Amino acid sequence: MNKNKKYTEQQEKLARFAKALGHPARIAILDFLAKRDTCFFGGINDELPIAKATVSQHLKELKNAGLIQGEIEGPKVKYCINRENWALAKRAFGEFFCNCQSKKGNCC
Amino acid sequence: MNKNKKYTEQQEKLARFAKALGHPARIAILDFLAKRDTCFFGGINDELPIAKATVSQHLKELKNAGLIQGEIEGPKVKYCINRENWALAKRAFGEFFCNCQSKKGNCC
DNA sequence: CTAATCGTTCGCAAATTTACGAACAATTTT
DNA sequence: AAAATTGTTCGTAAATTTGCGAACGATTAG
Repeated sequence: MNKNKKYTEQQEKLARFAKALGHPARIAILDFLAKRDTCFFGGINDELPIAKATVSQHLKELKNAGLIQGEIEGPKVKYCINRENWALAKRAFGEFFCNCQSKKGNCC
Repeated sequence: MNKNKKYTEQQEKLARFAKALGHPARIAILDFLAKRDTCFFGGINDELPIAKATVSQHLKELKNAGLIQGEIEGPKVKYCINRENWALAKRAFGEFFCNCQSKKGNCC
């Protein structure tokens, strides 16, 4: 093994975002939330073919990744996209995909 | 449970790409390959803090996701970005992140 | 106060992921 | 032909992920 090499912070960060996006249920949640300003848990749950306990777990992961945030409102919980981190993720993926060069120049 | 809802093909596709990007070693491999036209296994292995068996596994996953391709050349194996699928992934992420709307309009 | 609603957490099972060294096949060098 | 190089595959262990139902706490409705 080599192995004083390490991953960069940027690589770790992008991988964390990507991992959070690496399940169709979480993509579906984000697709859904991205189309509106907010949504209660129930509304999200109704969109998914999985048990509410599992939906709750996926929401927790998205929250840990910083891509969404939740707020208690009466007996319900209101979720929304975290637009600041959304922008960070968008930028990180954008830069990643634009680093691809070839003999003929940049792919972008 | 609901649950005649299903994930769309687009959601499944994006999740597959994201999952492939969901590990810093694979990001590092792609970062590295994206900067050159091709690279042998050994060159990639030298960049990573993990055993060659593990590097080989990560390369296999990236190949399965369609993001890279390998070609045997003498006793060595030459890897490169699969630029066609790279462009597809780039587009899929771009569209995903641009679907985010708010009261103030599109985030993009 | 009691019952119903809402969503999280717990506990568990099954599947997948990550990692490694050893063994291996294929090629090249000596 | 024998030895060295290259990278994959095998077998295994540990950790993580995904999924569910049941139980739970918090709030609201009756």
